[in-house]
Amino acid sequence: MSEHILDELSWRGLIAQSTDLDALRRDLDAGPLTLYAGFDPTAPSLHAGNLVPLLLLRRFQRAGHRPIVLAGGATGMIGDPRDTGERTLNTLDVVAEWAGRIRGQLERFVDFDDSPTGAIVANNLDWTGQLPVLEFMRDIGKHFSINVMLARETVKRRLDGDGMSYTEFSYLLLQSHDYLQLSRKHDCRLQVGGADQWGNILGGVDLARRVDGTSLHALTAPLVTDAEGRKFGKSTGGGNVWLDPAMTSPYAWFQYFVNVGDADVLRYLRMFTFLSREEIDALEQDTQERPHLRAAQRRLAEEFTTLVHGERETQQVIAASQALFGRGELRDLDESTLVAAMAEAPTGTVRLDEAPTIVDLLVTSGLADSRGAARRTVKEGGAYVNNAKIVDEEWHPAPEDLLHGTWLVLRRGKRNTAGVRVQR
RNA sequence: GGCGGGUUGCCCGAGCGGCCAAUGGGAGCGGACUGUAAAUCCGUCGCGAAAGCUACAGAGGUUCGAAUCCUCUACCCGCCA
Repeated sequence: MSEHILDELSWRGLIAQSTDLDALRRDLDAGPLTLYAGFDPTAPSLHAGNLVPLLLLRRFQRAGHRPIVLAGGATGMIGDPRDTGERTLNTLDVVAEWAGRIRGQLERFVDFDDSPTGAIVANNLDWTGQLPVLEFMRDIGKHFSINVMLARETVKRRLDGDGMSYTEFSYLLLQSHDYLQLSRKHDCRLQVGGADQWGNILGGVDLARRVDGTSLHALTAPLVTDAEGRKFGKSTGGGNVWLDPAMTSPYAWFQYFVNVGDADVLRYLRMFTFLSREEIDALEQDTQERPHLRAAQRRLAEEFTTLVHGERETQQVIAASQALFGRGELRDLDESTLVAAMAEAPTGTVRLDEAPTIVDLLVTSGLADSRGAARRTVKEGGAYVNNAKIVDEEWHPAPEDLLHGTWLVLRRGKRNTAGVRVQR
């Protein structure tokens, strides 16, 4: 008998808040339990942070339960209130488009089959889109106390700040309604999510108890932050790390996780991988005894990239990373490895007869935002071509600088690399 | 509907009609140190080689000259009805 799912979630640090855990354990032991997590289309792609609840679904499915992945086609049109202020409403077309993309991403993380644990995909627009407003207000709204809603942390903060529209204020009702619907349609008995969803989930628990007299469970995972308190998956430039390879390349994704700090890496391994306790303990020891090897970071990046982008892509990214960070003699790389590496990193194309300078190269490769920034980089001593530092702004490549007659490997600073294809 | 307040660079936030491309902080970026880590220190941070150009919600106006004054528009906030 393997470890109980709840015990596993516990040592992985994935339980922040929950309703009665003993009752949940009993229900889980009684047979396949149906659970869900919702994902609102607030962007064209899921980001790294979304993977916490998504992987929770996957863990439960592996433990013999049935996950429902919910795309928030309806809730995404309203917007969950956040502390920073009122959201701008997206058009129906945009929300629908994003919901479709996100749904496609969601489907990759759970298994579909005819068994009792086969996953279900749902979209809350299906039961909310045509819902008559009067019916909604009478049947659902009546069960919500404004007093309680006003006491919620997010609402309080918003009222102290820029205020909040009725639209966002009513978000809680929609999500609560979702849980009620799923409990009716699919006998869904557990909703999981990030800790910030606790209030929304409880709303559904309360609603179902009042309306149907059913007892539902709620379970949240901690909001993942790094040792500095920054939100997980927010990185360089403040932007998100996205699942969509067109928005965050697999190479960039891999690099992001290779660069995780020691203080965070073990926690991430527990939360984001399916490695066993023993494997993680061994990596912990490595980190303590041989921190410079960064074994835990490498493993995290490898596992996580495989999970999201697949085995094949991951091998290519690893090869590229080794080639580009090797600091070795790039001329020794065989052409196919080099070309593969270049394909993973940002690239640009120039013509040799136009005598592009180092400044031109930095800009066309995308390593610098402007010529001014590129010149600054050279001045600051952060520009490299084929791992050799370039200090002259007027430097331009000679035919013998081209690797395999075609390529230049550019680097800005220690870890930003790009390739330039040179046409002669 | 009435009255009042607000809208500044990635974010927060200062800004006297000329000395404002715009104080300060954060983020970011480069360097040193290291381990493609953290912390720390140093530098940098609209575009342009430069002349100069584009910028302070949008559109007009006053002025030799406006982010700073006036008018209108949009959006946000507060109080009153």
